[in-house]
Amino acid sequence: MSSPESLSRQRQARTARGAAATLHDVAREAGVSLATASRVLNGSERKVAESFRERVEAAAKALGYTANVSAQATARGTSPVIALLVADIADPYFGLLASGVARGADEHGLVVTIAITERDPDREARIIRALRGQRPQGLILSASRTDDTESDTARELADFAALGGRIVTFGAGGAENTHVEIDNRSGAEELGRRMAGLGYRSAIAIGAASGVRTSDDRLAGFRAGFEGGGGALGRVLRGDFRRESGAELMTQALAEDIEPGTLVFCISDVVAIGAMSALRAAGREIGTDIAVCGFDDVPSSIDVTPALTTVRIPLAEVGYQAFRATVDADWVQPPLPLEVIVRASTPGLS
Amino acid sequence: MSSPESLSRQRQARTARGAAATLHDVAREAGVSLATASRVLNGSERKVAESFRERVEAAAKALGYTANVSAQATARGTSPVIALLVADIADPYFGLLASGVARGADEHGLVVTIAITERDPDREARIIRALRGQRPQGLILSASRTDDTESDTARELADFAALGGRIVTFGAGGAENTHVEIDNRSGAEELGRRMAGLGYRSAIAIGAASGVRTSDDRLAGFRAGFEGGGGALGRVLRGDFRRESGAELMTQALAEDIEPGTLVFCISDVVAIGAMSALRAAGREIGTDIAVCGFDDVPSSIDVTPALTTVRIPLAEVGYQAFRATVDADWVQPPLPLEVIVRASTPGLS
DNA sequence: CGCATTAGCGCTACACCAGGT
DNA sequence: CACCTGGTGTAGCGCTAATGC
Repeated sequence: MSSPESLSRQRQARTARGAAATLHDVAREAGVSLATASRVLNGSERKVAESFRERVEAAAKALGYTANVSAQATARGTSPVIALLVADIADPYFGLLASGVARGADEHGLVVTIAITERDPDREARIIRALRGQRPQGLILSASRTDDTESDTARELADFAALGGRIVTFGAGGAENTHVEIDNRSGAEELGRRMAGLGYRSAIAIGAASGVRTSDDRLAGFRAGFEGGGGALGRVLRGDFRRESGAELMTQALAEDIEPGTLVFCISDVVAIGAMSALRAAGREIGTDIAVCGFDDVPSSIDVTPALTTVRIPLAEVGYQAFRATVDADWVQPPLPLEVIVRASTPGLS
Repeated sequence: MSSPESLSRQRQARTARGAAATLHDVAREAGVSLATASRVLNGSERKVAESFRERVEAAAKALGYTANVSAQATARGTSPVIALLVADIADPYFGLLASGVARGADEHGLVVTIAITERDPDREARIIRALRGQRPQGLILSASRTDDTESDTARELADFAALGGRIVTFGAGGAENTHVEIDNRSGAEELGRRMAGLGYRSAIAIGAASGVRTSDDRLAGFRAGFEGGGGALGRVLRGDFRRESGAELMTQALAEDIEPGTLVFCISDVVAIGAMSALRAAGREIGTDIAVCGFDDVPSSIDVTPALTTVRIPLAEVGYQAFRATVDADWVQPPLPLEVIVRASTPGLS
């Protein structure tokens, strides 16, 4: 149809590069119009006669046609991506969450793009801004969030929301955001209660910086439960959510001497595992001497020795629900029950 | 400027939805042409007078403009995404790898989209096909690969490559693919040698299905090193790369009785950790009774008790290099040394 | 009714041109 | 008058969806 010299330079370049068949090519090959080809391959409602449909499908197969998602996105004004922002994808907490998100996305034929904040607020704000360029249908944000509404992140989120994208966060629900509620506070409270019930009377805690929502909730919950049960929560050490933080803070606490029979509550399993390594290094026996408990129930909590007492969060399910929340306007959160799991790291005081 | 009725219906819809400012808006606001605005905000080589540049930047900021990536991608004919295909993002091996990829992508201003194969070959092929639609600059493939060149996956990869995208795999280098070489074979050989040097004379192995490249290499390397050092590798049990596989196979092996002093080589730490849990459940003592070693040096290998002897792979660096390979045509692989790390799970036979 | 025609989507990159050497 | 430099105009990119026939 089109003479060679009518090919634009741009198209020639692309052709040289590898020649993805375009819808145009398919339509020509099938001898139908662009619109018809579009309708049978990507389009929807309107029906096309069987004979045409077959011809188009055959042509598409013959040419190895795959629709260009970017072009569809510009034409449709909406792109089939959902963005996931996590602090650290190598952390099992986020890995599990991400797997749930990915499963949901796959079911809906959406693509998930992932970005890492490395727990740096500036980076976080910058990334959200960059992500805006993709015009994703939704943004799932599971980095370290504080209640601060004056942060750069909060501003970027507002801009993002103004653009029409849905934002899903965990716990902290801002004005524009849907949020998936993980009942950290109650879970921790139940854990505290159970630990008190096991006979522990004295505890210290290893948390993240004050103002970090998840940490604050867990700490407050634990305190309420543990003290309600007759225990006393002493020092609260503050670091972050990394294993090293747990190890360092524990070492530090150990330097000031900790009595046998003390319970160490860590805001996450990863932190608890770090603390355990410090205890081991210091020659203390975990369990009988110093008890440790964590939060999340990441897979390795069952593989450390002694196995770690913790609160199970159905992380993959949480991720899946977060995904649902981004695509479904009338999504309502199903119950996401947390469950205290007592293991050998808190054998109890008899 | 433009009268209301000149707005297309499509644009009206978008506007109602949330009105992302377009380049057009910015240009009008700044009183410059579209081309000039494009050059200062996203464009390239050609320079723009300072006064114009300032006006455009001010307008962009005032309107909260962010370039529409999809539109840029269609216009440029190339999209700034690299796709990462892993078996299971919740597995620490892939998590670490992904973090390296993400770091590289971030440095280059690229987006990484992630997809999960769940170790299902059909899924894998389907996903690669879907990913094609995004026209990513590169595809990093770290799912379970066999040497099979007749698989659906191989066919999809060929189609993908024909389109001009770079493909990076690990270990198995196909015709079209760049690959990042992880010297599993040598690493395992060295491990085998060291274990023999520790006095072990009898070992069993827990691997994945025959034909899975990574597993085969590690198994063969270990056999060579261990037998070369005077040991004898007995049964080789076959499952997959999951923790449960290690646990099941170990339980199975235990049922047939295993002598004290036997070494269990597992193709990955995750599998080894599964095996350890089975050993513990069976009341066997790990280390002094039955020794265990793994491969990868995932973070938890240091947190299990006894700590796991393994071969360290610089996983994040491997991911980073894989990224480099996708974007840089003359990338050459730097050395990625593996290192045997002997820990308490193989105390040695005296 | 069932197809073809075509005007966009937001952006880039070419072609072109005004004014100063 | 060639030749810069630094603007503007506009034809695409591949696709969708409203309208025409």
